[in-house]
Amino acid sequence: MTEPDLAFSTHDHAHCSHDLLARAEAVAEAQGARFTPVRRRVLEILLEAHRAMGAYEVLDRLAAEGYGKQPPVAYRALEFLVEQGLAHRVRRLNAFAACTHPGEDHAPAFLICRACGAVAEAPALAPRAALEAAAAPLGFVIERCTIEALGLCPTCSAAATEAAPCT
Amino acid sequence: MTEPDLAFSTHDHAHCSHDLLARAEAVAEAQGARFTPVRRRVLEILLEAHRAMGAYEVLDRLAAEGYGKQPPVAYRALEFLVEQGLAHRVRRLNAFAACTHPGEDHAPAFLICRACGAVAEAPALAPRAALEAAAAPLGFVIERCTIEALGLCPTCSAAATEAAPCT
DNA sequence: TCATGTATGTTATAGCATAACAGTGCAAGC
DNA sequence: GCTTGCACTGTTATGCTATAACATACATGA
Repeated sequence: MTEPDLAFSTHDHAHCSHDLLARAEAVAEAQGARFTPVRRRVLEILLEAHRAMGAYEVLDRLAAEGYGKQPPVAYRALEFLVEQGLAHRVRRLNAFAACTHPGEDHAPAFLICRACGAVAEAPALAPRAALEAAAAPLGFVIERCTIEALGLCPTCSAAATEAAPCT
Repeated sequence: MTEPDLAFSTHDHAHCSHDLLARAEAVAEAQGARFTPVRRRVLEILLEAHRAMGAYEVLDRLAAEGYGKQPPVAYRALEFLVEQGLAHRVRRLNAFAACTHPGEDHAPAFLICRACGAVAEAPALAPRAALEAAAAPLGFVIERCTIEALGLCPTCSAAATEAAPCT
C-alpha cells in the first residue's frame, strides 16, 4: 500500500472493480480456495457498492438473485472472503467491505467517515508496530488486530468547515 | 499510563476496585456528571468482574438487585460511563470493561486474550500517532479510534508453549 | 460406484442494540 | 409554596447482528 487510497478520490470505478475481481480470483486460486458463484457474487456486490455493507444487506441482494435467503449464506461467504484477505470486517459498523488492496497489507486500518459513511483503508504497518511495542512489555503476543478510526473524510470535512466557518 | 497494566498480573483486587471507584466518583463530579445509584452500581459490577462483560450480563445483575430489567437501563448506564471515560467498549467482544486508568489516556488500546478472555489496556498514544500520520496524507481527520489486539496473554501463552513445546 | 469432504441451503434461536413513550424526582425561578 | 423544566429511570416493542444444528447437493478420488 504505497499510494493514497482511492476511496476518498474519484476514480474509474468500473475498472477498479473489474481489476480487483480478477486479482481476487488469482489470489483465491493461488491459495487453493474455491471461488464459487455465491462467494464471487458477494465480492462483486461489495465491490459494486464500494462501501461497507451489513451482512443482511448483502443477503437481501443474494436472495433477490435466487441464492439462499438465510443469514448463514451471507455470513459464510463473507467469512470466506475475509479469510482470503479479499474483504474486511469493519467492526465499528458491524459491516463488511471489499478489500481494495488484495495481496498486500492484509490487516489495514480503516478510516470511517461519520458523516457520509465512506470507509477507506490506510496503511497500518506503523500503528501495528507501535501497538506491538506497547504489548511486548506486558508479555502479550498479538495475533490479529483491529485498528479503526472514526472522523471526517476530506469531502465532509470541507463541507463542515464551509457550513460553519467560524467555529 | 506509565506502568504495565495490572490485568495480566496478580494484585490486590479489592483495593484496586475501591480505589478506582473513588477515582471514578471524583472524575464524574469534576465533570458535573451525576453519579447515580444505577450508574455507580454498573461501574461496581464491571470492577468486581474485572473483565469485559456484555450489556445483558450487566443487566441481569441489575435486575437481580431490583433495578430495571430492560436493556436500555444497562445500555444507558454503560454509555454514561464510557462518555465519562470510566469504562470502555470493547468492540471485538461486543462488551464493556471498567477503565483501569480513569483520568489518564482515554483512548487506550485493548489486548484481548483469545484463550482466557482477559482484557488489558495498553498505552495507545504511539499507535494513535502512527495512525494519524497514516491518515493525514489522505486528508482524513480522526476524531476517535478503536485499537484492539487479539492474541495470547502471558499466562495462556506460557500454557500453550508447555502443552505443545515443539510446535 | 461409493466414500469423503466441501459447499449450499434451511430452520430455529441466541445475542446485541435502540426507538418511543411513561413516570419520577429534583432544582431553579416565579 | 408552586410550577415549570429537565435529567434520570423504567417500560414496551422492535430491529439488527450472528450462529448452532441439521439437511441437501455436488465434486473428487479411491
